[in-house]
Amino acid sequence: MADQLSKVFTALSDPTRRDIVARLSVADATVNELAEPYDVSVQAVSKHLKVLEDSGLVTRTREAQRRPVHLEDNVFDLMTKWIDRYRQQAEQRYQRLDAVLEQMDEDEPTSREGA
Amino acid sequence: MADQLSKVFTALSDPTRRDIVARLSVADATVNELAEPYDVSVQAVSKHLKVLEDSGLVTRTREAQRRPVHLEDNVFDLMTKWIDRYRQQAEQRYQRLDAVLEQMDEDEPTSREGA
DNA sequence: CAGATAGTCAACCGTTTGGTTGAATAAAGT
DNA sequence: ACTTTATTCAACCAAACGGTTGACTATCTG
Repeated sequence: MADQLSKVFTALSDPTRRDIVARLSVADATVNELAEPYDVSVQAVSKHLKVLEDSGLVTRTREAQRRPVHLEDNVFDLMTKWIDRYRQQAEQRYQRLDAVLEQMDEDEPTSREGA
Repeated sequence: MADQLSKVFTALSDPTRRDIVARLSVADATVNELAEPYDVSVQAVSKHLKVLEDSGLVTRTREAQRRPVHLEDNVFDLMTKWIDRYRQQAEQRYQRLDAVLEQMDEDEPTSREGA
């Protein structure tokens, strides 16, 4: 339903899911391995992984009964592109504003203001 | 309640809020101005802005009856730092894996395998 | 003072979310 | 064949979300 960018941001809005991503950046892992440190059921973690999978952040393959989860680091680009775009735009705006203020100082210094 | 990183990702998980951020990257704006293009009530937009404000992405000042909304571009760093950290870790892992596979090729080329 | 303008607060509502437990499925091991 | 291991599906629940409408507050203007 929602666009991928929304899904990725939603996926990372949960601390448990961010921690899962952090751990997957070190090594692939199974659902049970991932669930172990948390104080929630394996089913809950399975749901978290579904959210991460739907967002494209992780993929799951089959390996006997196990289903190793793998981090797809390329999806990060989607976010950084969006972020950088508007950060740059905002930064440029402030630079222009600074330039305007400097220009005003040069044109009309307070020390020479008529009074 | 939640940490700032969670709040920022939550804030950007909504398309309307992302669009608001995009527009604020061009210029500051009031609540009514921001609400105009959307097909929802001003109150709904006011709520969106509260979410953005709680996340630290925007600030509001007072100017007569108006309450101009301003984008705080520095909060983007929080996200990019998090993202880059795990992206780099993941990339490094794949590079190591590639190195291991190359090494295996050198040590034991398939063409020389005993059969 | 009486509007008009700009914005928030409060109560409500349907849907989504993150969790639970219990049953089902899939593949291995014995 | 039966059991264990790994994982998902289904139904349920309380809390949060995104929206609504109506009332309230604050500021400027006639």
